[in-house]
Amino acid sequence: MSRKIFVSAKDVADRAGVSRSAVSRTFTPGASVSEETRRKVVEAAEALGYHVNHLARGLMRNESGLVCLIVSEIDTPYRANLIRALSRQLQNASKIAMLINTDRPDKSVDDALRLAISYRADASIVLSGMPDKSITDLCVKSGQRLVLINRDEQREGALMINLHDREAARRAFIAFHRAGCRRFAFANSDAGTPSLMAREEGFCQAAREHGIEVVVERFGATRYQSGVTLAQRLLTREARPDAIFCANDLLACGVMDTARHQFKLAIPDDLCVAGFDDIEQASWASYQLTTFAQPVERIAEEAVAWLGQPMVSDNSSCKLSAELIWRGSVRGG
Amino acid sequence: MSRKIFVSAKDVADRAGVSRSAVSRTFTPGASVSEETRRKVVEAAEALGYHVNHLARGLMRNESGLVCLIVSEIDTPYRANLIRALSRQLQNASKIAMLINTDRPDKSVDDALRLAISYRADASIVLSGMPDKSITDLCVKSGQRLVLINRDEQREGALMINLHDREAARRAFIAFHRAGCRRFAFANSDAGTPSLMAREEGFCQAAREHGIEVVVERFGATRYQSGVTLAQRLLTREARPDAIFCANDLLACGVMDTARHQFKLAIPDDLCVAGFDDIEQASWASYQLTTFAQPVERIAEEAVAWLGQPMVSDNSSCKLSAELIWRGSVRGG
DNA sequence: ACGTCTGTTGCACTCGCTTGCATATAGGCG
DNA sequence: CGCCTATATGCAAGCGAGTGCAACAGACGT
Repeated sequence: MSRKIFVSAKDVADRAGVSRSAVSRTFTPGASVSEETRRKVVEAAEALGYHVNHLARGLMRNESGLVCLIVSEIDTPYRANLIRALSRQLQNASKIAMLINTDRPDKSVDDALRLAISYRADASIVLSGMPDKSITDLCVKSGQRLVLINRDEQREGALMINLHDREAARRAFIAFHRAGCRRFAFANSDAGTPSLMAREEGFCQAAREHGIEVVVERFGATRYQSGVTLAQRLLTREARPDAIFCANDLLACGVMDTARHQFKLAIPDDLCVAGFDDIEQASWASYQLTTFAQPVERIAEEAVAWLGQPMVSDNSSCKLSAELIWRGSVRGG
Repeated sequence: MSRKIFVSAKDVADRAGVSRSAVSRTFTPGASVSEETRRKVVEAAEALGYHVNHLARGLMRNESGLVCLIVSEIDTPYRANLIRALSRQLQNASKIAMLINTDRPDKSVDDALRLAISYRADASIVLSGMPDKSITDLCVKSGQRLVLINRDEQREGALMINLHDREAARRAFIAFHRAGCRRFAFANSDAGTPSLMAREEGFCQAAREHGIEVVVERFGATRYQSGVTLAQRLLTREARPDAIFCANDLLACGVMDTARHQFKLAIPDDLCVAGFDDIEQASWASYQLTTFAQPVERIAEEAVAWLGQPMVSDNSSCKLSAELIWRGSVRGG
């Protein structure tokens, strides 16, 4: 335990020949300080390398400036993207992101929220998993804001941000149908996340309305490797699908690579593929994946804007649309 | 500003019928509390939903438990990976990661470190950019630990973690040479980061020792799109290279896609490509990229371990090797 | 019974900062 | 010149926790 020696407001006050309050006021926007005093304080602060202690300030103001990002699989393109957008926008709102990794099952989302409470975070943004009701209630009761992204369960006092997954999936079906596809498949992970299930249901529903049955396969996490397995299962079927809608782009990449390299299929001639998220790789020349873009910046914007608004007791919700990005993995367009 | 109502140690003390100190001691490992008192306190805390206020604790102990991660381009696979590893290992050491995004040039690394000081972060880990000496000195003087990853400039009291970039690049050359390549190129970004330059120099140096000159092209950021441009420049040269070593995998992906789709070259038959980082995409079937793996977990491990050790005044350094991962983008192997 | 030692407990001070309140100073006006 | 108002400043009381110190209780040895 090294002894940290930070310079405090008292040190600055002594050097500037003013009271501690004057220093405090100098660094509090809107407080009443004369130009002369402010100058002296700033000068002394500069010389001493003084920085307001946000811990102490947070203690007094009951507002830490910390916002908790609760997320697993940070290294996944879509997640990383969202984290970047959120951290940037939070910084613009002079808040700062605390990152809590919930990859390990024992470090659950509940623990993460407990930690958020311990640090008196102004808000928590949940990108992965679903916390227990008892703990979210405690958060809200403590006055902490709660944002759930693509989580879909109701929570008192929280903001839920969701996409029109069903509608997007419906549009995907129509695109495939127009492209002349006949045998449809949906490649999903077995995670059972609400948004993933909504995409599946929307796709199947739309097909059913056209009197068409969809082959659904579910396996593993929403990652490339699962896409490989899913493709192997789907493409060895007797009636080989000629259209696969994947629950997300990572799966789609795995499906495409497997279709091409293992099954020697041409895309989009032998097989049409579409995905969801519009991760960077979707635009790479090897994939040219038709997909639905998550409005990452909009999501972050909505979340941060809501944090700035006064608290309301009932739960708010925000539904955004995913834009269809046409690329070469589906015929026509 | 909503009124937050957190339950404090006083509330717990009242309910448990003990003094506030007793509550404090119950949650301080190693403090002297009787079994009976502890039981009463824990019970009351549970009932009230009490959580120690880490802000206040940090204020007293002068140790916030916060570690600042300073990084730009979080959405890049290698960075995202490193952040995941770091945040996980920090959590294991019961520290918590504050994420500071330095994408915007006006929010520079210096500002980020200032913020770290304000929050009395126990340490800062710099993954991007290079802070000014005056500010790192202030950090160290304040007792804050400083870790620089792949940054290569000396800073008093900081830990520098670097890779044997030169040696890796040398091995890349040898691999190409053994594969029978004749015309060598190096595709770099124009960022001029020390580690990128070290790779370039190592590669060129090794070639020179074999009496071979390397064509070096530098452009843009270390991203896919730059790889596309670099490939276009390199592959339209009169003496078209038959081996390209890319400063990182993202560039390599761009180079490979462009070589294949735009120039109709077969890899590795017409062109050998190697990269650096071993991002997930490198193992995808479309790329099968031979590359050097950054020991991400090791880096995180070293950083976190160093934070646990007592402070020493001079700067420590840690050099790790990047393992060569053989895949299909280079002949032989 | 007395002294001593060990283990618990509470008081009160401290960390660095914000802020309500009282006071001091300057400026404007009749 | 006196009065009122507006702005500036300092004092001191917190915010929620950790911890040295002294008081105290109980166990033990002689």
